[in-house]
This record gives sequence, structure tokens and C-alpha cells, in this order.
Amino acid sequence: MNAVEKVQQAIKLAISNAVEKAELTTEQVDVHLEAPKDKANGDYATNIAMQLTRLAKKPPRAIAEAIVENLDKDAANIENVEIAGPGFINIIVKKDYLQEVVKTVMEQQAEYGRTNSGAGERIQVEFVSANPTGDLHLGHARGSSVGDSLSNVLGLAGYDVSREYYINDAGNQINNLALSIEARYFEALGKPVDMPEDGYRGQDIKDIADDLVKEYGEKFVNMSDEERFEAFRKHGLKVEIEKLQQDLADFRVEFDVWYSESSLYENGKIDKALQKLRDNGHIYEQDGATWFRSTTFGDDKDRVLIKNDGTYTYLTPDIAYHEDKLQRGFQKLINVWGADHHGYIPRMKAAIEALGYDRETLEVSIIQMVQLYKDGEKMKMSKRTGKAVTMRELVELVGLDAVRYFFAMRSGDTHMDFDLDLAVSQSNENPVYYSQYAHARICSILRQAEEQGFTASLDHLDLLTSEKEIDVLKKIGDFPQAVAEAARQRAPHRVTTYIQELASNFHSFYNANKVLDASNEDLTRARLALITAVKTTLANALKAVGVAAPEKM
RNA sequence: GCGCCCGUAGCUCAAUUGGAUAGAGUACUUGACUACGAAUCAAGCGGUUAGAGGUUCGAGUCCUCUCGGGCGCGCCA
Repeated sequence: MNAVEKVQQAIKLAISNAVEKAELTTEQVDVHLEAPKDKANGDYATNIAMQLTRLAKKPPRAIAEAIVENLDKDAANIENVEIAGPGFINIIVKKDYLQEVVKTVMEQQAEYGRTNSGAGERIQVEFVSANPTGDLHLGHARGSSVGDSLSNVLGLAGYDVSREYYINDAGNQINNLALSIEARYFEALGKPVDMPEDGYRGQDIKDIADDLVKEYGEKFVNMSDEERFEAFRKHGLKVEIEKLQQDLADFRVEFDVWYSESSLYENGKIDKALQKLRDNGHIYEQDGATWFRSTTFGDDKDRVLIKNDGTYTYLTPDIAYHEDKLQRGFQKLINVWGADHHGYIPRMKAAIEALGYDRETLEVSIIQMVQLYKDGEKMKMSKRTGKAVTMRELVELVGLDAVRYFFAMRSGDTHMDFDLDLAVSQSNENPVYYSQYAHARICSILRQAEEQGFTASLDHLDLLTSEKEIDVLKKIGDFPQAVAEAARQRAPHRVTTYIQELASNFHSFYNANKVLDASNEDLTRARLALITAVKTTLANALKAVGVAAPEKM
């Protein structure tokens, strides 16, 4: 438990003791502390008096007064309390504990912010999982950013996280991939053939075909259709998957597991999952197809698992895949899906339940669509013509940090307008630079401190008593809980909000106080410790959302 | 037609999951560099939280309906 939590704990205890002493209720009360938005309402506030109105059968303000009268302030490090509004108890704490915060950051360094609030719960986060049939585009960039940030945040909060990418390397779309490459291959040789109806028309397919021509010439022309198809399928998959891996690595996203769909065919896991569903009585045959009675578990219609041509639908291996995840011992599965897949949730949850697991084990985080704007106008996109903006293009245009930050800033469940001009602009209009600038600024001060012979010291932290300094200290102290809360709510964008606030507090402090002051060496050394703690905290927070913390800009 | 998501300041978005006078950034108006980085700071302006009911001490948040936008609704993946 860190210094901040200790203080909060002590306050909660003192209040619940006061409730008992005032004989307001015999029931156990859970004291909820909040940090008021407005500092005028104290460092902490509790709504306990309002919550007790029913139990104590008294008006909230009278309850609040009774609690305050019986409150042991010294035990809880409380400087002052006030009753305000409808019955809030506002608490002002003594600030000396904040010195501990700086020491903690100095000790923990890159580990500062880590807690055990997740208690080692094993969580798998599956995200992106785009088909290996084309380039990652704008929507995947958002999914990558949110999925990766979420994983980072969960990891920091003490969950045991595994990131996974499900490679759809089986099924129809891969056949289409092979046929699309084939069409482009013949086209490149000047022997055009028809592109399949739902073929892939991206530039990447043309590139693959051109490379094949360059390296092998007409080698594939005289092969049997089957041989050529197989060669193109294998080669296409390899190139596409490597490209996905490279693009994601360049986006600062690393997966722990790349899970192959086709492996489920090869090792019999699909059959096993089907058999389990059959044994559990959730399968029936109709119209020459095999059905999953998902309506038993709240889906709006039953789903086909084996088509009347004997092949599986997309759902079937996916069920086997989720069965496999659960058998690997994950206690929670988080799938990050695009909004266009939200209709898929009920059937997947139904499958989980039909396999004998708790449907709540699966959490699906839906990422809403992104709309690109340029010159104040919507950019039209078309997947069919291959004119969608790719993730790689976006990064080249905007810069990696700005892209990651923009997506990390926003809650995934909001429809998002991405202003290209704003993201590209290297000015104060662009929010990503605000926090990076704070970091670079601190580094600059530290460089000059070194030149002037100042070193940070923890011996005079009691000199940090100005309002700006207290604000910074408090904000630093909030970090571990902010991360834990972001993890609990699966809301990594909260970390970005935190980053803005910390940077803001720092900038404000910077403009009000000179750090390097030869006339007051003790204060200088304390402030150097303070800004070093800010630097570390900022860097840790930025890292969690996949953004660099530059020493110079 | 049915289902899910969304609607908050001119614009882009937050809001500790039911708490106080709804907050940031940006834009706009002022002011601050012979001070460690002005990509900064300080102050001002800006709101019937799409609308109408309801639940209660208390609603942007929960319930019902209406309006507007997005996405789904396949023996595609």
C-alpha cells in the first residue's frame, strides 16, 4: 500500500468508526471516498451522510454533523473537515504524507504505478485479428492502440495479461486471397484473367504478384490449377502475415501469441468442440446443415455450424478457439472487436455458455468506427477499390506518437472523428505535444542542473508546500490508483486524461516557480526531486499508451 | 422492420459508473519571455447534457417514449 492509499484507508476507518460511535446504524457501512473536482470541496469528500438517510432516519446534514462530532481527526491525518451542500463531508488532509510519494517514485522508477489490484487474475486480450488478406487500415489502428494500451494498463494493475492475435488463415477468404494473387499474376504477365467476384483489390496483392513475376517469371503458368493455387495460397499467407507482424511491431504492438485458425483444423479441436456441444444437447440437423441452438442462450436465431456442403461457417472454428482459450486457464477473455462485429457477440457468448462456462468470462470491447476528416471534410473510403487509408500510411502521414495518442485519448465506445490536419500539425493545437513537451522540458532542466552542480535530494521535501507543488505531488500520488481504475473499467483512455492533468500541473508549477535557484539550494534540490518524480511518472504513463517520452523535441 | 452503439460548449472529447456550481483541449478576447524550452502559463467568453415524461435526498449517467446519426441483422468472414 502506498502513502496515498494509507491516508485514504485511515480516513475511511475513522469515518466508519465515527458512524458507529454516533450510533447512526448497526449495519456495516462501506465508506466511499471521492476526490472532488473542485479543490474548494476539500482533498477528499464522502457522501456517507446521504447514503445513511434511510438507515438513520435523519436528514443528511444532521447525520454529517453527528459523524464530524465523533470523528477522530488525528488518527486519520485530517487537518480540517467541513459539511457542505446537501450533506457532503469535505476533508482536508495534512500534506506531509505527500513527501513519501516522491520517495516511492524514486525507489520504484519504471515500476511506479504498478499495483496488485488485479491480484494476478489471468486475462487474455485478443485484438486486431484482421484477416491476412490485405493491409491494416484506419479501424485496425484504433483497435491496435486501444487493445495494446488496455493490455499495458491491465499488466500494470497486476493482472496476468496475454495478448493474442487470431490469424484467420483458413476458410474462404484465403481461397480468395490465392485467386486474387493468381489474377494479378496473370495480369502482370499480360495475360489478364477475371478477378474473382469478391477478390481483394488492394495494392498489396498487386505487389505480391509483381514480386512473383520478378522472381519466378512464368514458372506458375504451366502448373496445374491445384498446384498453382496451393503455391499462391501458401506464399500469399506468408507474405501477408509477415506484413501484419511488421506493421504492428512498427506500431509498437507486440503479441504474446499468434494463434493460427488452421491449426484448429489440423489438431482436431474443432471436432472436439462440436462433439462437446453435441453431448451437451445444443446441436441439431436441419436442411442438410448442422445447427447450434444458440437461441437457448439468448441469441435471436440459431446458427449454422456445418454448411450443407460440408464446410464450417466462420463461427465453428471460432468456438473451438474460445474453448481452447478457456482450457488454457484464462479467467477472463477480452475480445476487442470493431463495431461491425457487435452482432456476433450474442452467439459467441451463447457458445461459451453451451460449452459449460460462465458467459461473463467473455468480455467484448467494441471499438466504434473512425471517420477521417481533412480540410474540414469527410474522407470517403472504399474497401472494394482498395482506397481505404492504411495504418501504415496514417503513421507515415501523422507520426506514430500522434496516432497512438489520438486513439488512446478516446474511449473506444465513442464514434470518433479523426482530424488529419490537427494530428499532423506540429503546434500547440496538437495535444500529443503537450505532455511530451512537459517531459522534454524537465529533461532540459535536469541537464542544466547537472551543469550547474545541483543534485536532487530527498532531504528537504518538507519545503515543497506551495499550492502548485502540492497539486503536483497529489497528482503524482494518484497515478497507481488511476491506472488501477482504468484497468478495472477497461478504459485505457483514462490514463491519457491522467497524463494531461499531470502535465498541466507541472507546466503550471513551472511557470510559477523557478526550479534552479542558487540562493536557495535546499529548495532547489527538493524541487529537482519533485520534477524528477514527474518525469518518471509521465514516462511510465506515456509508455502505457504506447507513446514516446522524448528528452528533447 | 428488429437489435446494439452513440448524441454533452462553435469544433474534438471528458465526467471517479447515481453526487456538489457538468469539465479539459481547441477556437475567440485579454495579459505574461533581458527567468531553468512561450509546443508554456494566467484570466475571460462559451451549456435547457437532442427532446418529453418517470424513478429519488440527488440524473449527463438508470427506466419509457420520440427525434437524429452509426453499425449489424448470411449455410459470408
